Amino acid sequence: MKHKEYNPAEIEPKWQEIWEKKGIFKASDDTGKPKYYALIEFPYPSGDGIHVGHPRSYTALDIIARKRRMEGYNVLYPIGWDAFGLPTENFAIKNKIHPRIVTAKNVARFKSQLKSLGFSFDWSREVNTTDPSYYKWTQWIFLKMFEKGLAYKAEMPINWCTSCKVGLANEEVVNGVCERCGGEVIRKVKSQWMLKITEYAEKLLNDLEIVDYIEKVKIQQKNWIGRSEGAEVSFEIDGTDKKLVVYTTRPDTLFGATYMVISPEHPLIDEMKDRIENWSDVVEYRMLAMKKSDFERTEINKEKTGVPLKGIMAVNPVNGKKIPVWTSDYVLMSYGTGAIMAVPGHDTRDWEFAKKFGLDIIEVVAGGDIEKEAFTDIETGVMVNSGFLNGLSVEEAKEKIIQWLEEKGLGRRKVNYKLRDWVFSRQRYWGEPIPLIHCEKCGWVPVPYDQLPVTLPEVENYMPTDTGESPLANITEWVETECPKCGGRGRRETDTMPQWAGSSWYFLRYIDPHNDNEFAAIDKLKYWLPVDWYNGGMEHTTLHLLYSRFWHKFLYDCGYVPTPEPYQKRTSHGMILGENNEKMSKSRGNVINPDDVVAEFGADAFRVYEMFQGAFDQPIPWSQQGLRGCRRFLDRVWKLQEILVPGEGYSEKLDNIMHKTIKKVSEDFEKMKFNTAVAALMSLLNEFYAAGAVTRGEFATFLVLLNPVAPHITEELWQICGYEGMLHEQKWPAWDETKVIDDEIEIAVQINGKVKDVVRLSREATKEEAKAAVEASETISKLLAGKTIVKEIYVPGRIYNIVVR
RNA sequence: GCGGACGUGGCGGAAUUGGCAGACGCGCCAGAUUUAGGAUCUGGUGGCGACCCCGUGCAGGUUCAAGUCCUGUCGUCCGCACCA
Repeated sequence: MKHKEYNPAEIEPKWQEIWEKKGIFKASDDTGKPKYYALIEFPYPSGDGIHVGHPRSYTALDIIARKRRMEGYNVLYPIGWDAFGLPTENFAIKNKIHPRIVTAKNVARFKSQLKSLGFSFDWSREVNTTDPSYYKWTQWIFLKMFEKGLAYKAEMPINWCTSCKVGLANEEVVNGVCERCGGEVIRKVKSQWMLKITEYAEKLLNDLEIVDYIEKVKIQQKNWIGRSEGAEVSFEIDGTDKKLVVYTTRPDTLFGATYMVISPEHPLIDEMKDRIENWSDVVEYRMLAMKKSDFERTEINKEKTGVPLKGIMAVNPVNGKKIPVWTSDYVLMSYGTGAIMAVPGHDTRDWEFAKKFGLDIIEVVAGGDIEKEAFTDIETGVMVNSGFLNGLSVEEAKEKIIQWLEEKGLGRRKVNYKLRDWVFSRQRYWGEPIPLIHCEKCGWVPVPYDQLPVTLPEVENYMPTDTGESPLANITEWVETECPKCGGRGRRETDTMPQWAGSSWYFLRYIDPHNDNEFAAIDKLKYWLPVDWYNGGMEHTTLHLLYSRFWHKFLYDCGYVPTPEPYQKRTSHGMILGENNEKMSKSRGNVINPDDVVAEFGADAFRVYEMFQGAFDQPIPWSQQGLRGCRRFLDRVWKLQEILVPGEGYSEKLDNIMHKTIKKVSEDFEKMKFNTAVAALMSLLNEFYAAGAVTRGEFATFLVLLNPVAPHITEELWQICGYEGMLHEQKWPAWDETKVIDDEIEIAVQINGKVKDVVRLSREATKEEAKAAVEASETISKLLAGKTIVKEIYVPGRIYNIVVR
């Protein structure tokens, strides 16, 4: 019988249309079924169209989503657009097109590209962060935070990108340059809206215990939050009533503090102006430090610099010793109290500084050689030269000194975090307007909830201003408004929100995307939350994940969402590199366009390829040959029609491998071992051809197993071969554990650990039976001639090893 | 510097609790088919002409048995980076 050729260009659009028409991937809010919420990071619709990296994540969770549906779940697998952001705005400026139009165009392109790949997204729940009906709720959440005191305005030295002319969060500065454009970043003081994420540091850290994130992600979150335990200690400034408070994780070394260092920005410098004898030196140093970019300032291996505050001495509270106070930019104003007690004997940085400037080094923990280097070991050291702490271990000394400090009122136990508050202002046009109005009488007043959203005004020019103000600042008729509280003159905030805002809660909006009265109805949230499985890139594990957890926890505390954590499970995919093993980029000329791949090989081959090529969490280089191989596999699947024979069950010969494959594929999908799952299906296919026939029952199971990876071809074959109903409605196959186990297996026979022969044995063969089988082997008996058997080891089902001398 | 991951054929990569290293795919070789190329099909494919033997970055160790465990060492990648 002659069959039609496999033609993905024909069958793929056909099935995409059928799925869409029937609405089969629409999640219902029918709470009778168990729910499953699968989530991928919604894309930023850039002008370049989708990248081959996008489908890696989307296919993976599409596999999970499709499998779950066949397992009887009500699945939510949504998609949307994280569409605010700089690249669109920059493109708009350059080409004089409104960013809204650019966005719409990019979204349309992305949408058609994603649709061509056959993902089972519920398109009816599509969201777009730039849609006023969406950002109305982004603003609403912001106002709730403002109400609770979590949003505040502060004069902050911020990271200023000299090229984008925009303030950046610490996280957007990579190696001292702008994450987006690579431009130089300097420090600039601006009044900025801040979000108090630090208030949630403890919860964000502790609740990592109750979620199922891959370990790597948890570790990165923990490091970013950076919790440390220690103490705050007050030092008196000699001859004044002023105190200098420091934070230290090593209060045990207090006797070894020989000088103090304060950050150049520390307010004490100005307070002590009259007493500082070398004021001009200090001012000069401070100016120099402020001019430095963060990059220069934090560059490692840099010679330490600093100047003493002459005339200022601090008093060590444990022994009354007077010690000098210096200022140096290795002490950061933004961490702890902006001041440290320097213990050069036991801190590497302090040691370097002391060596350079000839300051005293005292050993207070014995065990190292402080002439050569700081001794920082806290496990083995014993306290010396430390009065009442002498002889204690570091751990004991910490406890004792903290108690002593607290009793004397000189200090207290303190926990600190590296996590900083979130700079939430951007001086840009293409973002959510911050919905606040400044009134001279009333201060900052929120725009009333019933007036949300505060929409972006139409403007002629959305170029950033040279002063660094948002382009919105130039639109007088928009800026000038009434104070909602007193009716007097008010001015709108002209800063907009960062791109992270809209993505901090989008997974909630998917649950109830068309709700005009609330961001999502609580009963729906109760049904769908938490997200069961969230997959995304490692590049978002610190920022986006932390921010969205923070927003979610805030909403939880307010009673608006039912779970303390948004995502139950988080996994990450590896990057897809260019064929030359480098990151894909236009400048490297190694970009693969998914459209070309679909046109030449089909979406199914593309999907199979991306799942098969390597381990899901590892980076993989692109390989056109590998892709060709996956297409060949599908061609061979297609041609199975030619050897299809009647029989609803499995043939005796293949029964065992059928059950094995069902088990392997089912389990591998869950573990995201897609490459070995596909390999198992390829092996099964080879078995079909080796057998020369495949029964209808075997083929049906094969198609179901392959369906989540290659949905179009399998659905088409299901139809062509006249199976009942549609493939996606079928049940996920079950395997029979007793049939997975082989009754008779091959056991390797080793001599001194080296395989010499193989014998066929029952899985449960006794040692005697095994021995008999082994002795029957000619190869073995030949090799054993003249040797003395020392020992024989038999592990049923595994190995038979003969040790000889 | 700190934290994490990794190192296996010509290539991408497989290998439950330590138990036949190299599944699956690519590439390559031979054959079939074809006017030819491509495509397809069949067989082969870690090294060595063959046996022996040697083989999971390198050097040791534990074990009847090590890619897997332990010690040391080299290299690559990722994250953080003066956080007191």
